[in-house]
Amino acid sequence: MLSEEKNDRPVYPIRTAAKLLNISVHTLRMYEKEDLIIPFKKSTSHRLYSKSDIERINCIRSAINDSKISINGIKTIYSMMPCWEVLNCSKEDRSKCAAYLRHNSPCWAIKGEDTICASKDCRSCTVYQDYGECGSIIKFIRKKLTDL
Amino acid sequence: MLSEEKNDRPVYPIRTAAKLLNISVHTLRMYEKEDLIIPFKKSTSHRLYSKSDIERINCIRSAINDSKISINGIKTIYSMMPCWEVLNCSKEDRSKCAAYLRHNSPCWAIKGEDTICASKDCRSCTVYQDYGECGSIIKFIRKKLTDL
DNA sequence: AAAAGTTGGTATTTATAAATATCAATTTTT
DNA sequence: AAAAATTGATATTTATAAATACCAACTTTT
Repeated sequence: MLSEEKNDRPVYPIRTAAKLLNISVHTLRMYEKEDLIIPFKKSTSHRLYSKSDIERINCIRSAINDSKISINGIKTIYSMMPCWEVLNCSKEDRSKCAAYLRHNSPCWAIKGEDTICASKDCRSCTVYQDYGECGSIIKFIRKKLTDL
Repeated sequence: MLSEEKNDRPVYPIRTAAKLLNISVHTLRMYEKEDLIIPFKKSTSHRLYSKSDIERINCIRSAINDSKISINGIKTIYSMMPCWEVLNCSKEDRSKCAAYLRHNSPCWAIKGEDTICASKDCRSCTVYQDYGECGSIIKFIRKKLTDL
């Protein structure tokens, strides 16, 4: 609990995060613009990154550099995550939700306006937090279908 | 029925297929080497393509050129197809099957040796035939989880 | 209030995925 | 048996995704 909290605490300013990841500041902003990550934002518009953020971005880097999956490929894979199952959306909610029928962007990029997600902070949502790792999404689907 | 049979009939030699798709012969071979497609092979090693093959390859081209998903991205998305659900594999079969735990290649590229797939011709398998289209996989998963 | 860092933007560079060209050997067709 | 097409393989080119560099305006820190 406590240690997880620590991992989620936004502590690194963008320059420090970039150094930890061995990439440029601009690349971090690009990932954000592409909806791969949601850094914490202070009262002003300055970004802060947590240990979990760094891990997540390392996964993204590995997908790009080792697995040779393009950014749009990663977005499409993210878009396959059945968020509605995790959040137990009602059939009504689903029918209203743009994220339910999407197939290009992660749910946090296109969440429906009338759904239970609308007012949520996606950064602290389990769908965003626990399924950023490459491979965790298919694991979720496999388990869900097997336990069926 | 009859018309579907016609669409599946391997009739175009590689040069004709390439012309229909407006790509080079070598690109077609590359897609095959990357396990995106399984063309029909005559007694010798010559390839033949069907109308369905052409459609499938058009989908792949659209994913690459329009959606900007890399070939490895497409392979990863194919690998997320729950083939074991379509084929109703037993728990025993699943536990033996490399395709069940994969996350890089489509099932037809790594089917398990001891499974019901082992001796099958993947080209004529519903998993290969019906889920080559971009977006059909997430549709399958969504439906399966919703009907749950 | 001066120094250090961040912002968003455009323009440029780099790395490499995707596609093409070329080849001799083999197969098919006529 | 000659002509046309396909095979696999390597080497090369092209297109573009991903990353970098640079900028003036703004924010934070000391």
